[in-house]
Amino acid sequence: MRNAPTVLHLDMDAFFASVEQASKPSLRGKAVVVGGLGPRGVVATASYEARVFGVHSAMPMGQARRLAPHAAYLVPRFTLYRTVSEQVMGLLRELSPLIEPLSLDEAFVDLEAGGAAWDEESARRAGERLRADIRAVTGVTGSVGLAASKMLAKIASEQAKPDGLVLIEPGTERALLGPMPVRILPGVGPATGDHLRRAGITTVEELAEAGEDELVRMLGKAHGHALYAMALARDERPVVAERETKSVSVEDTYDVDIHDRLRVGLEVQRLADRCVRRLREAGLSGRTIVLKVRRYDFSTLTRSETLRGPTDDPAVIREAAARLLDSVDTTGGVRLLGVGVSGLADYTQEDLFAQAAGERAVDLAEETVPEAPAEQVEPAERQWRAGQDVRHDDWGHGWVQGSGLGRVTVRFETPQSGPGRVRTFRVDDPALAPAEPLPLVPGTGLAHPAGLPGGPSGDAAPAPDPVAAVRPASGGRPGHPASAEGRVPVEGRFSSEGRLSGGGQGACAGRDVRQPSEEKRAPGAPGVENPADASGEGQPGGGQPGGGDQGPGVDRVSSGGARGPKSWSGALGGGAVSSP
DNA sequence: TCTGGGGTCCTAGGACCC
DNA sequence: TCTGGGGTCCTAGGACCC
Repeated sequence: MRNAPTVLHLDMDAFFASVEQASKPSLRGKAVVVGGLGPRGVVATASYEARVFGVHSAMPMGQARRLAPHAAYLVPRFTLYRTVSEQVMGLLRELSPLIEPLSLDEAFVDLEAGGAAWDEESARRAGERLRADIRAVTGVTGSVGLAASKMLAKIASEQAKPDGLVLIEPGTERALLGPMPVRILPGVGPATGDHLRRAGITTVEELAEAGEDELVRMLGKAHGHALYAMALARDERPVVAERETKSVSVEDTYDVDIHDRLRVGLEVQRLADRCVRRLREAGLSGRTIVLKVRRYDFSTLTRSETLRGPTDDPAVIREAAARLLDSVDTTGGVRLLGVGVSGLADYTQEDLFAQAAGERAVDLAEETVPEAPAEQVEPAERQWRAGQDVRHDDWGHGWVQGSGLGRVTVRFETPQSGPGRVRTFRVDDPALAPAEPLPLVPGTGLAHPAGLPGGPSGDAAPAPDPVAAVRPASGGRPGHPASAEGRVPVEGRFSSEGRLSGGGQGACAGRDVRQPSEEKRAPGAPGVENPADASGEGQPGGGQPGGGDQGPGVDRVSSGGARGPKSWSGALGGGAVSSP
């Protein structure tokens, strides 16, 4: 273990939710929950304001709504999160050539590898500068942990949340770790935590006292040794830049259980095709095909089959998946199906003819495997999903606040505008179209924006409000009383929240999911929508006075044109909408 | 309104081979 | 004609992480 705290761990604060708040001025300082809005959705990320109510990631959406009925519930916009993530990773790469991304919002950096830091002081400087750069470039905040090892750097960043920096001085590790609950150690989850607790071990100190042999006996060889080392604050794992993919898989949870065996078979074929597409995009092929089935009672089983050699042939993978399904009893219904491939090899298809044939097979597949029965396809109005970007011919850029009963409610605002106004339209209003997200910081990209750290909304100076210049549309309500509340500047959005309640224990939320496949679409289930709740109206949504024209360049980026709703349908369980 | 989606690593038993 | 021991591969399941 090195003797300087030059391993850096960056963890973005409530990443998805923070990006949404930066993107939607009316949500700043408010409880925001991002996740699947369908009947089986779960929370991906809750803003710190929402965590106050007990909402945390992985919680079923229904429970979250009960706890925080007035929060804004939004579908994830992975394309936007990926863009912001790439900006952040770019900043890390400026610090050091040796970075290890763990997810969209998290990474390790070896500061010594790039000469960015060599001791405590230089490490702290690098960390603080990084935080400032991230805020300036992306408009959202991240927390930094610095220590002599990965494990400790990660624990430090957890302590630093939100929007902070913690450095663990070499030599102080064991004293620091000792009184902490075992659950802070990576690899100690609910099961291991329970196991240890039943053995009377609740703190890291007690873990160390138990001794290595005892831990190995209790938890098995690998886990026991690893945990003992961590309890002594020993962690020699290097920061590794690239790790190769070991498996590729896709899965869908259905809004309602599937009972029809034929339908189950069709879904498995579709999943196989999707999996092949992902495999090919990654330039891979694989030998082992895995079928995953979660039954009505949540019991989960997998069946796998290993081929003689690696393949990315859709027909082969489909057939294997179908064979595997033959061995599974699905009576009672299935709630989830998945298809995966492991035993991967780099795919080098020398035979172009065969490759072309394979692609035809995929195309064919899409035509052959029918869609779900009509009544289970999402109703037209569900194409408007809470949180998604839209553009109106007269009103400009906005986002869907809710929809239902043939109406869709839109709030017109941009990252640089003040909190915007709300209007309701018919779901089939021709003037309304899906749009691309706008950059959070003007002149996005890696160049530093002209603005100072503090990002988008900057301060309460009247930002240009594209909406204000436009005439009210029929059905809209003109003029809302402006509310000071709506203009919380980006700075301090989180700082007022204080530390994570409860020492970050159960509240150690903030875990973001990784991006699911693009084409995820949970079939079934009629979308129950909150009636387009014009409650937005009651919100402090008042437009900022004045400010007719939009800031230069702000509005351009979306010109790529509207993609069909399907292609950007979100993830995490399809779904209904609600309104903030 | 009770539980997402994409991964990683480990264990354990059986088959098979030497 | 009483059966050891080790290695590797395959399969299934589970814990954990974000």
